[in-house]
Amino acid sequence: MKNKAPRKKRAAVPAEAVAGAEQSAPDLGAEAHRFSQTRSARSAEILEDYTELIADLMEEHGEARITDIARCLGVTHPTAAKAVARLKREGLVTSRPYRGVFLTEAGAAMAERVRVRHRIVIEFLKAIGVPAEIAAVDAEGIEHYVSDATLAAFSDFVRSAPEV
Amino acid sequence: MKNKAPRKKRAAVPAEAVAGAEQSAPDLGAEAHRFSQTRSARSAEILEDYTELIADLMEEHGEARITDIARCLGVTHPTAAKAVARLKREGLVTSRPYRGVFLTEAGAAMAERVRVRHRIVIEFLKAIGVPAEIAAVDAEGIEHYVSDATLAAFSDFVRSAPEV
DNA sequence: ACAAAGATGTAGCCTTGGCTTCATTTCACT
DNA sequence: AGTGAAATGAAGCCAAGGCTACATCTTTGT
Ligand SMILES: [Mn+2]
Ligand SMILES: [Mn+2]
Ligand SMILES: [Mn+2]
Ligand SMILES: [Mn+2]
Repeated sequence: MKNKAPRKKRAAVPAEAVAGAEQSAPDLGAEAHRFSQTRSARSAEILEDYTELIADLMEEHGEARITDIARCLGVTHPTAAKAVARLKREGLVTSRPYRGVFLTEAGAAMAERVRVRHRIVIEFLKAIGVPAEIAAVDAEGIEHYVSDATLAAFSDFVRSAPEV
Repeated sequence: MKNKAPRKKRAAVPAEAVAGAEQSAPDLGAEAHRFSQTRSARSAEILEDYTELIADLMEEHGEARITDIARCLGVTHPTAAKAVARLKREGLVTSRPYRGVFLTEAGAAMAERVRVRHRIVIEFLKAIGVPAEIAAVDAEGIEHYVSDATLAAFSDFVRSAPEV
């Protein structure tokens, strides 16, 4: 006796229902497309946090050291070092052995974009009544998943509702 | 000639400045704590999406098949199968070879929480003026990073601002 | 009944992001 | 100038989440 469970007809989800199937291309369905977008945002998340943090450290202390980066992020130094190696490979930072980490133009540009986003998200959360400490935590995650349209909506809201 | 770069004093970031250092415990600084929280949210992200999707498929078609899950998420079936194995390990679903996937009580509970959050985030984004399709994409990522406090703020906002 | 097609499983590869442990380099201070 | 502590690097482990390729089971239809 094995596998006696009743089995409905196959193709419970007709391919066409889920696949937008409008034209050519790999054409994932709308559903799948949504998740794909989120996945790619997720893979950029760490790069964004690092560039932002490096910019902050440079501004505050004139340099960004692996140890400081690691401490700020709450990870061990080898983890930070490995991430920096990836940033380097992707052309976002430069570094030489035993010296600090420096943003390239591309890295600085990313940092600036991320900082703006971060600020807007935090201000927005506070504006709708989220306590500052909680807003700080939530913004750290949310910031990587807001599209330009959503960011604009956030920013408009903050401007139009100065006080509560 | 090597490593001639000027080097500032060490301890650019005095440990106390970054470590909350109020009491005992591993006591990461506030900064580090923020990122830790986000990291743990990130690791739950996939579990949440799977349980939610499984619940949706069961509701719509009476069953959740690996293939359908994979297609909806836009991943290959081995990827979905591996994720289901993890869900199983974590006690969120059950499954038998060549049969579908079923939520356990814990899984169903998670799915329900996630669905509520998803709905609120989407309604909220639309309420502040984000176009529906964009809101759908952004919500897919944001939903995993909203605390209860933020969710409450979102929900309050939607209730108090029915039309625009 | 059976064969083709579709669904599922299995194995194995890659990258990322964590970690520990140990070696090496630099720096600050005596 | 010398030395000990701190910072950095390097090696290697693990889990997660992607993938491809191939094997096996189930269903559907003839
Ligand atoms: Mn962040
Ligand atoms: Mn940030
Ligand atoms: Mn999601
Ligand atoms: Mn969702």
